[in-house]
Amino acid sequence: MDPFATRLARLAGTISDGGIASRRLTIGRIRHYAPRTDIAREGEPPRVVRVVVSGWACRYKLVPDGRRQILALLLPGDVCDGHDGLDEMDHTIGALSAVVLGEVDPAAYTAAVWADDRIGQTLRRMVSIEAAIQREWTFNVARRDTREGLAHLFCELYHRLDAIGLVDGGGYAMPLTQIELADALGGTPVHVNRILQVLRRERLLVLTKRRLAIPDLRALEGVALFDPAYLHPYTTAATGMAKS
Amino acid sequence: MDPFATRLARLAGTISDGGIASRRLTIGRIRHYAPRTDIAREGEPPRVVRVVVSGWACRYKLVPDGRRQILALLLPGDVCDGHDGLDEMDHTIGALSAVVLGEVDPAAYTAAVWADDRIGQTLRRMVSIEAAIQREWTFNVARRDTREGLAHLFCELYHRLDAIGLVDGGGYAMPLTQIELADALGGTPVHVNRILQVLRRERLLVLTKRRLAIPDLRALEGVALFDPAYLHPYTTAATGMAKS
DNA sequence: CGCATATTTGAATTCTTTCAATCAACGTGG
DNA sequence: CCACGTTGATTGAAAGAATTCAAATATGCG
Repeated sequence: MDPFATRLARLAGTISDGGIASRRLTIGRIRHYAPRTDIAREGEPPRVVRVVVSGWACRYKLVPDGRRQILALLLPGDVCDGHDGLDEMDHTIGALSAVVLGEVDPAAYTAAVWADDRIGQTLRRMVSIEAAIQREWTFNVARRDTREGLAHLFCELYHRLDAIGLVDGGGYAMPLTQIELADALGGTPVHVNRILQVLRRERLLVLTKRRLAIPDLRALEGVALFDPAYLHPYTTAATGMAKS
Repeated sequence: MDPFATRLARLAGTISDGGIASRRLTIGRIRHYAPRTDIAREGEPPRVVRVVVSGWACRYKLVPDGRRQILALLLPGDVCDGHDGLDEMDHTIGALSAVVLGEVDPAAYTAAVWADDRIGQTLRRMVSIEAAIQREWTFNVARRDTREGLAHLFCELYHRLDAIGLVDGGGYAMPLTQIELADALGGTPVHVNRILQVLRRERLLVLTKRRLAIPDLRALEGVALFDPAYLHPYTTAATGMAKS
């Protein structure tokens, strides 16, 4: 089962049977994107509902003078866009790694929501969780310094990836460059580099070759002021399956 | 008609007849809150759907050491919470000014969504717009300096308030203190104070006695790098009525 | 009038950025 | 297989932006 269906099913609380999702909300066309390419651009009308099947994507905004901010990371199972009736994209969606996307036909999407309210309910919950994450990011860039912010980002990723089975051995594949980390944290690559060294020296993380290991998650959560409550349903519905 | 119904009706595109909203989605109990009091706290389960009838509220987060960040401003017509199936609040909702809230019974809410899909559609759009605003805030605190950020905040408020008829004479009532502005921008009151003086010296705004006047909106939008696209439906559906 | 809250100012400190340059890793073509 | 070009990581030093702390002024409300 694809990650989107998995997440849907888990959020809906029907983990056992393979889920309502796979029966009623099927992914149509599959698309592949190369790293660092745009998937959908600011200003375009959203045409289809897209979900991440594999790889990492992001939402970002750019201003003419070059400043860029990554607003959200889209991991396998996340919904990229659509289903909201807005006229045009207010941000760009880009691939960070090689990305595989599934496209859901809007009509099928709407039909599924109407056919079974659990789907609608679950999608609504998914949107709410993304909103909660967005709020936490706002807090992260606004009120945490770079050390706390980096720590927080890595903790969030740990939990989100754990929920979809992408954590192993206390670590995970982390494809972001330091430039992209800076873009996500609202800082500069140089400073991110320095703070990363601090975190390494403190033995709070081991980051090599696009893989991040967290020796002591509780400790890292401590410096990050991390409270997983804001992505609760994301995580809790998955406990008990996370290590499967 | 109350602001919530007005916004619903406008977003739904049924401005003329008073709207689908007032018929099917009626506000039940009305509640009043004093300035600087909490309306709902982080950790509580959301019980009812609340909409702002008058006054300004906000979403905020607080960490133990005292750092606080205002994540969103809730103006008349905005939905505070609920309708998302999440187990507990991940942030606190507080009144900034004296606030009047309308409570919609969750059952009535759900019933209304099912009775007329235009309502569901419109509420979904409302949620999407709030998400877009949240993303813009993330960008605002991350990539704009305090001068640009303040300018951007005031431009956003101008457009949002204009859409609900709360702008007059090129300005609006702006109840936030400099402390609260700092809390919203991710800065400090001292710095906000100094930058406010810069903006005044540049004649970009006149701020006295909780009222903000913007002599030249285009100029302010220029320094803010403000592009109203991100709250489009919020605004566009209202053009033609804004000055009524 | 007087307390409580909000605004304003100055000066020192701290955190980040900027600019420049070096080093390392990786993939390609010769 | 190695030179070379590109991208990402790392380092140093100086400049800049924002914060902190403290104190003085206003302002508003009872």
